[in-house]
Amino acid sequence: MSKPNPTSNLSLDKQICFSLYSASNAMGRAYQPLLKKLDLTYLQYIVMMVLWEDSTMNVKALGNKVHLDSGTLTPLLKRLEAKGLIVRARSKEDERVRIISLSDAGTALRQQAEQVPTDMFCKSKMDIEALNSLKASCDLLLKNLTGKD
Amino acid sequence: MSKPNPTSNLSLDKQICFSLYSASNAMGRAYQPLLKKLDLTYLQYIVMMVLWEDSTMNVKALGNKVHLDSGTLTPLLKRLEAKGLIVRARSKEDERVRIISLSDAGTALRQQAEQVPTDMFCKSKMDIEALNSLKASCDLLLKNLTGKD
DNA sequence: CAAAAATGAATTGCGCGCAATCTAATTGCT
DNA sequence: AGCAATTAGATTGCGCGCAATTCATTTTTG
Repeated sequence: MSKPNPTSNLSLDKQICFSLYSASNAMGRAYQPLLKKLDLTYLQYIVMMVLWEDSTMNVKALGNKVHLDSGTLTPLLKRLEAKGLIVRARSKEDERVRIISLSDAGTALRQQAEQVPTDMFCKSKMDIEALNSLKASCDLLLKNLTGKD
Repeated sequence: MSKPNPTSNLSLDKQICFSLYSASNAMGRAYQPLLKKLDLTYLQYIVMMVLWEDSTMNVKALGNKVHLDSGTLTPLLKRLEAKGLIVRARSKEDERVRIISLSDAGTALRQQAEQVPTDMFCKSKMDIEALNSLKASCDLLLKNLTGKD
């Protein structure tokens, strides 16, 4: 009897969370060759997408959008600034607030990024219905785990 | 016209991958208080689960199971060894191979972990059908992105 | 059988994620 | 006004992930 109890909760391939985790890692790896041309990491690309939608934003608002805090964002934003893609200004009204905005180079980069979602869609080899269903499940899980949307 | 083109591919909330990424991050955060009692990180818990199923395994085989390479696993296994949960031996037949096996403490820890999946299931507030469907989609995506299962 | 190729693991370096702590500025309270 | 509480962001420290490289040990091959 060297086999473990098959009815145990602790079976790796029964773990939804492990599938989620592995898929998320694989997704990040799949993005990398596409983003290499833009010299962006996946998270940097996410942040740039937020700014392409809304070109001026403080760190708090950005953090709410991407579900991350200043511990992650501050160094990342410094790197984006070092690349010349964004500007990190201070608010005049409230000196605590950092106002992040796109530089011209950051705005221009958007064009080069247009193809990335399409390429990733092809890589996934899944149809839109399945992907939308996956997205809805992830959004629900996120909401349930964090208590906010 | 300061609003960006609404039909653009580059809209954050349309990105399936971002939902996956955020859900995976949130999942890791949700595990943490449960795993703190066991003094394990999420990945350490995953590796221990693999070993609870199959108590002796080399690094390569372990890496295939968890979809990670030695760059991630070697330092992690050293930490598990430092905690006294595993033993990192060398194969006699092939001196290159590291044979990872559970220590008594590592084996014993399994009991304390039995409740973790149940607790996470409760935290997810989702029903089993939805979670199984999410898992199936993640497994398919992983397979399609990596070319192996 | 020696040189070359392949293999398993370790190492290096960088960028996250995230908890915890810190600093500085603003707001609330009396 | 003056002090406490709150808030925004920065900092610190640790553990991943992962590409790239290195090292040592087989295995293959000319």
